[in-house]
Amino acid sequence: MALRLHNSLSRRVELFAPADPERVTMYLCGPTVYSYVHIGNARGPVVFDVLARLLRRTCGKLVYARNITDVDDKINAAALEAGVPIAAVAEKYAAIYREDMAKLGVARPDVEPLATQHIAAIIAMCENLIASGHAYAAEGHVLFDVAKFADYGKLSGRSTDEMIAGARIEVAPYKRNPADFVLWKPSTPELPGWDSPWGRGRPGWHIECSAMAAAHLGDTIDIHAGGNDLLFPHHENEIAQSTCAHGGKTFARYWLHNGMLTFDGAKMSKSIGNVKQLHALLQRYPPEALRYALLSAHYRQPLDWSDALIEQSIATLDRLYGTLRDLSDWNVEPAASARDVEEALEDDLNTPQALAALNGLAFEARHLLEHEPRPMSDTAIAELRRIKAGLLGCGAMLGLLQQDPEAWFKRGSEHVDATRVEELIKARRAARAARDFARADAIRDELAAMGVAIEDGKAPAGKSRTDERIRHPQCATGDHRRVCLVR
RNA sequence: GGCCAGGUGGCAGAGUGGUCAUGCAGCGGACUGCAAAUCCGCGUACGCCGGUUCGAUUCCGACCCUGGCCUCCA
Repeated sequence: MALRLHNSLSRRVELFAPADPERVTMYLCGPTVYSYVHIGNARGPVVFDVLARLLRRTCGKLVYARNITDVDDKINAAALEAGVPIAAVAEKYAAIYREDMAKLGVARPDVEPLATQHIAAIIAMCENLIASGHAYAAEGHVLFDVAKFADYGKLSGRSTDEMIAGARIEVAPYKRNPADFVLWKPSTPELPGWDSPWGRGRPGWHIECSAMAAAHLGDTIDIHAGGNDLLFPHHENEIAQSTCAHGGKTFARYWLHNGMLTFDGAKMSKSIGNVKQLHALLQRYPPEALRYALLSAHYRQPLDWSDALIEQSIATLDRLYGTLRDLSDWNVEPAASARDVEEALEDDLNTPQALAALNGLAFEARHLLEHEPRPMSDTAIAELRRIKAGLLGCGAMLGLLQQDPEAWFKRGSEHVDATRVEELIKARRAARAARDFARADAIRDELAAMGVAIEDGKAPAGKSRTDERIRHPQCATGDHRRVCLVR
């Protein structure tokens, strides 16, 4: 393996060498479960799912943790408003999150820690930091003393002076330094809280990740990933807490940051209101198309989300699955390795290039199917089998093309009135026989509006191409017609 | 204001010091039915101005523009 990854710490692409090749560790900042997430929130999970797949293929063992933040001011507010305990809010949205991630083909991480189950570890970490002089307690709060950590600002490239000068937040009076951040804060009686040496309170956001990463992955982890909007202050603070709590040990060796999804040219975010809810999109579009769209740009670049992007992804997948369907006569084992796709992914997860390679394979297959004389030679058949295995193998690396082609084309077909479809197909057939093509086309359009696509087979006479590949799925009742349900 | 990314053909989006991304859309052609699907072919794309070079979209410098972070945020 020669995996190269962009490390935000050095701001360059580096060769990835895990500290222990037999146990690679990766942490991704997960969601705060107070509401539905938007499609932008899915980019990191999807992209780093591809990385996890790659690491699992090439390393001895991967331990991948993605946390769930289940205590937070936003959850508290939502729970207070609904008049339910925070756990009710958190559990509801965590369940939806897991379900939606599964639909996107995101494999469950090995560990999915909850912040509320690590309160003791968080308190211990605070005590540890106070004891070592890196943090202090003040008015029920525990604050990290940034002046005590010389490397503070190293990841984000900021100096503490700048941060003080540029601070836009109101400085709390109990802070020694304006840049000091909260590790623990007091809770009022109506808010959730846990007893601590500093009174009843709750953890600050940043320390949750530090505590959970340490609990499940160790003091030093190989890869820490997240959105680039978390680079400062969240990740900077994680480094400060973890490094100081672990006697100066490196916290994360490689920092990976994905770019933001934009919509109408601006970062998709709830505060602006330009969000597309993942849950809603999943009900409207094939989940795999959303995944394809998320992988269509390099993960560090911004990606502008639009309906056109989704439609384009659907069209491309139609073509890819169409190719696989045309190859369905051959059963093959997915290729263990598809070199050009693997190489693209090893080059800092160049998914656009990997997708290009995938499309290239599909093209090869269609080209052969179109031009090979029939009956096909053994060489040609062997080639097609190789291509199919490659498509399935590459697809597996990207989390694409893993369903049965018929399933892809029949998506949403459960809402279609099959009897009506049969009638229309027969009527269209009659119209074609009578050479009333205007009517035949009108019926095809009507079927298309219902989500049913018809592809006629090729004329059997004369040509080298034959109709041996034509399928007759549920709605088709004969001869040279291929009928499939789409959407 | 500080820090950091980026400006590629109608759109999305890779990449490279000197043939080719890829996808979607479009346009010709084949096949069909004047359709769909598929195949074949097509488009002188790299923000602007200088510099280095035999040669720059790719390297260097200036400029213009866009986005992100600096506050919760994937």
